Amino acid sequence: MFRDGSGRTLADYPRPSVAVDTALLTLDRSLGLVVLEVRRPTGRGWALPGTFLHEHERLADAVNRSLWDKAHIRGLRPRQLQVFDAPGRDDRGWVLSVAHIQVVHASRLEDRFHDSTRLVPVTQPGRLPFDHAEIAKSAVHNIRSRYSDEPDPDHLLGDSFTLRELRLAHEAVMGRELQRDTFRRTMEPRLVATGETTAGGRGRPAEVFRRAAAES
Amino acid sequence: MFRDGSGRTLADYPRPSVAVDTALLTLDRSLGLVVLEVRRPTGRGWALPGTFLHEHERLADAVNRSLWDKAHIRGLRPRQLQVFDAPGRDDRGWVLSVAHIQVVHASRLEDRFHDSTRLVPVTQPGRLPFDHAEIAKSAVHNIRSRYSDEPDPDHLLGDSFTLRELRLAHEAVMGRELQRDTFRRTMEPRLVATGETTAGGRGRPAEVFRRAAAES
DNA sequence: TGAATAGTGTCTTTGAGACACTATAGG
DNA sequence: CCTATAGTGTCTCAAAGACACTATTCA
Repeated sequence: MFRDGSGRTLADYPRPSVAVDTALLTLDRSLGLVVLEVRRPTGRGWALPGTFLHEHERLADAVNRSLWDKAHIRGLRPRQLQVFDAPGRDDRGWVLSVAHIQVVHASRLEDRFHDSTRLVPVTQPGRLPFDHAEIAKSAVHNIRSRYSDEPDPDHLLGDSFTLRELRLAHEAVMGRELQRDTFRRTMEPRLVATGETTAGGRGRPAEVFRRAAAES
Repeated sequence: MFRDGSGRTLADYPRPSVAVDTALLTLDRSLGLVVLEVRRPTGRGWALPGTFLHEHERLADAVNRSLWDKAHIRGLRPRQLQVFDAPGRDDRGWVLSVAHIQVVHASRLEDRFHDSTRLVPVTQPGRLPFDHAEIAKSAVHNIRSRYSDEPDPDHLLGDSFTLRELRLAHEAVMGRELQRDTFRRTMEPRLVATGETTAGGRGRPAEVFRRAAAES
């Protein structure tokens, strides 16, 4: 057993429980930017999906495990937001929570889980336990910051899309309308034209673009 | 004892040790932007100051405790950077580390600790154990981001200062020269003039400013 | 007076915002 | 033709960068 400078082993120190909680964001066609909530296992109401960290498990793996268990979504790459450590934040004991954000395409949410999950517009937050309201707020800030830099860093759209689709996605993320012409001039240099155009819609067909390789 | 949804108590789950590690940055008159390193208690070499979280202790309090123990600095407000959770990152066992940044005025570093501490320019990083090199790099990115927004959010300077002093601080933080005139025009609206001027130096006396109340 | 530093005028460039125009489709 | 959407020209405005000028002090 390895020892620290004081000569005691790590086992001599009390250790906190560590949880992960995740704000999973997606774009709903009608609701706009939404956050996934799941039924709380104990008691009533809804909460962000979370779980306790298992032994030697990585935080990202714990997030993936909780999202798989509670909404059957997998293969994600959550990003850390911050650690919540307020004493008394969890009445079950000494629990730290590492908040995460994960953004997914709406198609990855399976319909058959709609009894135990729901999507709530970020503009109308409900009442959430623990620090979950703060986590959701932080996640919204985070995704807005990311989308002000790049066209579609979190793949809210498919592989190809028109500038109209991209702009509508940005408007949903940002929560406000964006100017059509300025948006195009900002984004077009960061996209790759496919040479294809849309057909069948109203009005002039639109060019179809892909994400630049750097964004992939 | 409270129980979770599975009916087991929290005590049934293994828990990780949680450490805090801190990149303490300051401005050295001759070295520029520097990070504080401390002698490692076990073995040789240097590391960022850190400690294990005590029972029911807040992360910020653990940071303050480690900085008081190792460099006799206190009363600080560290900010979280990120959690490091790679398996095997610490050969003493299952240890998560919550990295922090803290920026202080150089005058708060006590000279009598210079045997067990040293200040290393961020431009010439040494070899650091664990994830400490990454923490230091993240801290530099963090302070640069903060100082691109505001005059002196971390109080690297005293209560009052000239625009020259402020610019030299920014140049040290940013690691590059800044334009004198553009810098003034950017910063002056965010400062409060005291009406005083410097005396005794070479050249025309400079106006003395204070931080705006919002920054305080 | 000359060197050194403080502070400002102003020209250029750049990018966002705003408006209006042209282009191309369906009905 | 009309309507709807795509794409572009161009004017304005604000801010940063760059250069040069004036202002005030000490030696």
